[in-house]
Amino acid sequence: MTATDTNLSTKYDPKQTEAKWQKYWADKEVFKADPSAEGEPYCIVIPPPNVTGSLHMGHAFESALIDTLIRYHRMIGRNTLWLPGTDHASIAVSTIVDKQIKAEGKSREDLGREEYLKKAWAWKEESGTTIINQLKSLGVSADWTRERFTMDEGLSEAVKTAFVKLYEEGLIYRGNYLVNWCPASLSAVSDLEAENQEVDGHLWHFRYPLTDGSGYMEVATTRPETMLGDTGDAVNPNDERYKDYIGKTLTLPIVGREIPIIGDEFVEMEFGTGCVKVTPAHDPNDFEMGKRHNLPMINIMNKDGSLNENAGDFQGQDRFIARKNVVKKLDELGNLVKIEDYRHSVPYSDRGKVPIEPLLSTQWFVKIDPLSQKALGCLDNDNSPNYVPDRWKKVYRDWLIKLKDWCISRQLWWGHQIPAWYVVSETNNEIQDNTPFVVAFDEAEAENKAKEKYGNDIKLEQDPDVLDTWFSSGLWPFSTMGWPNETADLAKYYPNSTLVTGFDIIFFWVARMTMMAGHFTDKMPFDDVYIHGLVLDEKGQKMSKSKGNGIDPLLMIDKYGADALRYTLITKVVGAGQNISFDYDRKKKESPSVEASRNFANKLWNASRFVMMNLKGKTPQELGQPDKANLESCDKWILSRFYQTVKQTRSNIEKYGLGEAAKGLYEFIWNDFCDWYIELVKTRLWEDEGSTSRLVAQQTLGYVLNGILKLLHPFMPHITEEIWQTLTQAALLNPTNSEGTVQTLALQPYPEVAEDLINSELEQSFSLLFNVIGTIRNLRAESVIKPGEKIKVILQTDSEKEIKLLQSTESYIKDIGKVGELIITDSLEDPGQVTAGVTGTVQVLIPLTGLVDVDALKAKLQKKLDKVEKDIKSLSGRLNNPGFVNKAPENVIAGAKNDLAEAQKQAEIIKERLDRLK
RNA sequence: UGGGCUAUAACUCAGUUGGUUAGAGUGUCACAUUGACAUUGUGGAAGUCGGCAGUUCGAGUCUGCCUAGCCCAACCA
Repeated sequence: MTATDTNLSTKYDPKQTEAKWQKYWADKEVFKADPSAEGEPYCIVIPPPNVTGSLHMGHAFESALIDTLIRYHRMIGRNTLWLPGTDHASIAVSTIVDKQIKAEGKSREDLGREEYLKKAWAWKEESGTTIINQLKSLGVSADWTRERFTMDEGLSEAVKTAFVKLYEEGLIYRGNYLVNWCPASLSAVSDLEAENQEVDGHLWHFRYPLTDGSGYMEVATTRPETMLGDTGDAVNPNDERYKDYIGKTLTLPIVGREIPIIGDEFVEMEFGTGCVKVTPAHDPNDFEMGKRHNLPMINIMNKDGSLNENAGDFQGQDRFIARKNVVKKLDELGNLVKIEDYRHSVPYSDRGKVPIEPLLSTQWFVKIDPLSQKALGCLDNDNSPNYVPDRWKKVYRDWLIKLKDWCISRQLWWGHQIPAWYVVSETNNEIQDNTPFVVAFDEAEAENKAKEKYGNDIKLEQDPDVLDTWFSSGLWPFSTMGWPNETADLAKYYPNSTLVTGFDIIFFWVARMTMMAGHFTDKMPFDDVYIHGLVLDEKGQKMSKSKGNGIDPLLMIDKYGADALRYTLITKVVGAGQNISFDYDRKKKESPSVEASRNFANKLWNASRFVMMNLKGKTPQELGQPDKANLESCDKWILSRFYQTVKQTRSNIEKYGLGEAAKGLYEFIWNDFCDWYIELVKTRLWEDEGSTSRLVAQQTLGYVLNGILKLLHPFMPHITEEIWQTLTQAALLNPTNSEGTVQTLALQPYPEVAEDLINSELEQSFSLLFNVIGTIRNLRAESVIKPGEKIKVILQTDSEKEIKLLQSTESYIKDIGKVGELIITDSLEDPGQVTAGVTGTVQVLIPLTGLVDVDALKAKLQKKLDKVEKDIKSLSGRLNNPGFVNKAPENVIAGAKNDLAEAQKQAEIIKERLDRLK
């Protein structure tokens, strides 16, 4: 294909083009970062998608944002790295693998750890490959040579290093605490993995008899089965009703245990009976109270949610079966007072989809306070990291303040196995709560450590549990760069420039990264945190797997092209952090918005086709830049608009206004360049070969188009590369340039602003011109004059300035307005029968040969007059108001006076026209 | 219950530090189309800016209250 080829399809076909350039970029390693190269670094690491299947629209959105930022910074000369990768997602993938083996009728234990992990890795390979391919089909300019996975060798080393260090510093401890237990996945889960759901439940009221036989205390509960583990009963010490009971004891029904009545201010006197049963082993609040009053903790439950030996007759029953049976029993015993309907929220396990059970168990914890304090310090002292938009800073800060210790152990197999080895030979060759252990980087080191303490004759067993997924993702910004080794990447690209992520994982992830980074690298992991919103479906609802209302990004890419999808997602984001809704016709599987973006791509395609056809085989380089002295006014105008657009685009991107930047480009390309400039320049292109005017038009067209492609490239990388390569013949002429750089638009410098070519006065003149043309078109349409028919037009104005301007653009008006005879005058001779309109103070008159619909014309003029008179009234009212004249700034008053004068002039013109029609 | 976000044309959304005559795209209606593009062009119609009050010479924009929707957190037994 050459630039002279006029046989380019009239339709842009994204499919072939996108695949072609993706391959080109990959083959030439265009996006491979070089830490030793020049340039201030700019680095974004991907928020690693979970290997749980495929990417959804939210990922596409986030990737489009990141890639646009990355491509922009690369083009403005920053040393850029976009590091891709995926996350192992411990619980989520375990759930998937569990399901797989359950379908085969087996259990985790049947398979054994090794076989289980093989299956998990196989799944990871499949899902990871899908995800990476999806990212590639979006055209992201990531450095694939640096692709990472949270469980690959390097990152596993980082995880072990972090764990061992934190342990040695006393920031990791093992202890018996109440944790959120998911009986479905048989693992502890974090607070964040619990999701509250409103359920219709009951509030059961029971009577517990006083041991001395003097009466009863009434308690209420939503979980009757836990009463089997009650070790106390609490009332508020200020509660007059019960004050005197404190210190007495109750006899727990069914169980027969004698439990004390304690006073604790935690108890709300107004709620229920003002009397609370205390079950320290099965409720977080009771756990705290139990600790305060030294109550025993009796665990009545097994890990699978069934009751254990402490539950007496109820042993072996599932918690929900036991609930019914306990109630029944209490009823039989006469201890059931009443059952109330009660709507309350119950924490459900995010992954297991069953109610979470607070359970006492031995787990590993990270002491959070020293870590969160450091992150808080960075935020408060250095505003680091900087949140965009600002309001998320508060959310992040509040979270850091109220953080509790972080339970990091998970009773799963898929993940980073905890680097702790138990000296099981000390406790009958099994791991017990009191089994001594050593924490070490690997088994050999563990053995050495253990032998020092327990002698040579020992047996070790590694902790079977794995770490919370977020432990490894907390290290992601630096572990991906090679930490704990001091690599060139780490030196150059860390801290990262920007983290682009959704608000939903500020707690899960962002806060953990800042804490880990603060501790291990002594700085915050990124300068800025750019928070984006969610992609909602066509009804404004969150897309989710369970609702089945997701929209497949690949389907959209297939239908409209990756550029169109990217562009749609980006133009929709206006205020940062705002959710965006994706319009979609579910039946037809079509999206009007993406279609509009596809149309925009096609418009650019055809405009480029037109330009290339008219450059007559020359590239913009060959044609050279236009000589300033020869520029005609419309050339100056489009250049002014172009540089204005460069300025706005750059400034918008710099402040994360990607949507505004994208919209600005759309308007410039479609309205200014296609609708006006190309139209204005057409007749010059039909001129003879030697014509300077023609040459300057060609040069300007080539120059501006080249600039447009660069400006738009970060947003629509494929189509711009395709057109640019055709236009400039860059890769064909010379696959690499003199410095050995690959010829690609992606590595071209982004256009710079040329302030001296921005001319706002000229732009104003052109807007008058466009208004005049608009009025002519309007009058033609209303008078049913055929669009092609050349007509006579009289433009009348008293303003000398306007006359000059109109004269200078006479040929444009004739061309575009399809005007045969154009008279520009300041005199008001009666032209006979005309149709007329007004723009500013320019009167537009079109003499009519046929019949004029006088009534229609009058009505139209009258309507305009009404509007103008309303304006006059409002403006003069204001100017007559002493308050306004005295207090408003001068320029505002001057503006109002000006507007009033113009409106009065308009009114005068319209009135005169109306008079003539009488 | 607390916090946050949102409310502007039929739909999706813009609207800078208050400056008065509120914009765009989609849709809709009319007309057009043989020298880039029907994935197009030109033109038209369409809005008491959620409600009430306040500040101000002036409020879509600032303040308060209210209403509706969404999100987060706590929701206590």
